[in-house]
Amino acid sequence: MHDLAADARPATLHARIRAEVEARILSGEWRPGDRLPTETELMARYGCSRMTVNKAMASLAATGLISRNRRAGTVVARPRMHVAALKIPDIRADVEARGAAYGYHPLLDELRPPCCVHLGAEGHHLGHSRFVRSVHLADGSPVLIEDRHIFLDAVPDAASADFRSEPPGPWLLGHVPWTEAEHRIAAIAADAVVARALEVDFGTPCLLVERRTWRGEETLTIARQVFRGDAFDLTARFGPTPMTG
Amino acid sequence: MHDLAADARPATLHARIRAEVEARILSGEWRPGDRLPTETELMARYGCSRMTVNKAMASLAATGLISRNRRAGTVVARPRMHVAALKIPDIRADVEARGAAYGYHPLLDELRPPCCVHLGAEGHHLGHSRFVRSVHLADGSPVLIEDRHIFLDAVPDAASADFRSEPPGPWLLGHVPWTEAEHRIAAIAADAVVARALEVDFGTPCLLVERRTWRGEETLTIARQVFRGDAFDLTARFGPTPMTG
DNA sequence: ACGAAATTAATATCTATACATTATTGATCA
DNA sequence: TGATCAATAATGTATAGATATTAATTTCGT
Repeated sequence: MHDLAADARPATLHARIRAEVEARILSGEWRPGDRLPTETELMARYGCSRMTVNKAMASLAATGLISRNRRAGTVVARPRMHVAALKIPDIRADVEARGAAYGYHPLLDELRPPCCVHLGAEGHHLGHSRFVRSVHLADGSPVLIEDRHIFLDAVPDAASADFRSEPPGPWLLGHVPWTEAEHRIAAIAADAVVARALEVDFGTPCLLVERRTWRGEETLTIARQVFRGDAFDLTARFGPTPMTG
Repeated sequence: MHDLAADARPATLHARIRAEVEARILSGEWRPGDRLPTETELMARYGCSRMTVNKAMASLAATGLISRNRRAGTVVARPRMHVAALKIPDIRADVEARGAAYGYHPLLDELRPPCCVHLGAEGHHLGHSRFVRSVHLADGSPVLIEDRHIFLDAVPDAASADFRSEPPGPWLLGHVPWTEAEHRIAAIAADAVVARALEVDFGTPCLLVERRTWRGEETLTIARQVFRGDAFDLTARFGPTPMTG
């Protein structure tokens, strides 16, 4: 349940190197921006040729987990929405791209004891969390209400982060590498709470996005976002992995 | 506008090999299932070492475009929802996963002359298309109405495909490799047409998914799908590219 | 002190070769 | 015929170099 790299350790050397480096990054031991050992160092550490190390590192770079530069060395990449697969989360950029002024207004910010978070039909038992409810505005009018749980076991830094002016979403993206995300997207009718927060009529179609993000086995965050149906739509664009080589 | 590989040909040899092989696959010259030249052949053709060829091919395999097997050789992969990035399209599997009986019922199937297809706010000028309107059912009740255009310049085989029992979506996925897709997702209120087709009240929240798929510069297909909001939601799950090595 | 030039440290690519692994093909034998 | 076993052809991994490219650092000349 908790084994980090116990998924049958890779048989080949370059795969092992890649897995071990990856594990250190995902465990948080090596954090975004940190410098990684050079190929020469790794070559000595593993007692192999540089090409083998290079293959491992190149493949990590191809997935976007690390960023490599000649002479400057290799650093842990700051997570860039994983190969830009899904464009959903950056509300601010989206609002501003339409020429509107972006606004963010936190409504609630509290620590919550371990409890059962409800997501869709299921209940999930998770640890202590910081809970932030906020509205995001375009030109002063609300377009999104967001309930976010950040689990402090997985993201201890979140306890001291300041979410009064920066929303938790971007903060997380900039600080925490993640490995998996799941989105549930649905059309719902605005209930009383949503209607009031988004200033729409009761029953208005809204877009619900529930997003859950993991790093390995650990749940990092769960967000429940309700968008004004008339004001917003999501676009996701994707293609094959870039493969910078 | 139509240049296939004119996007500044890659400087390095393995990147060039990769790009050229990729171009032949995407152009349709090498089709899913076709056998590719062996590493030895490519090595001779490009006058380079096998390792260089191997790097190019391994990277194509990592993105899922080709499939490689020892002794058996390398073949063009049949498109598998590109590294399983997005799980949206397979309605049938989704319906059946809930234990419901899946049903498909085409309403309209016609050839359309080049015209202006409206997608979102924009109009797109595209060539001859086959247009199929259909409803998809779960246990006999409609959950999705789909309008699909397939552009025959890009997918000539679609002219003769039989969509009376198989929906165009799965057919396309199984036959045509694609490189890019864009989804627009929105919450809308059911209009008269949708309300009647989906057997819901006028104004009921529905999920709209507009999907456009490309191969290189060419648009392959545009689909407009409206889901019953109460019956369906979409889930998209993704993580880093598998990287089989 | 400052800017230009040389050095150097890192990754990037490429070669030639060796051996490992695996699935197909073909040969052998009951 | 049919099962088994050996040969073979393809990819997969790894090595030890060589050279190229890039950018940070240091040195040097004014």
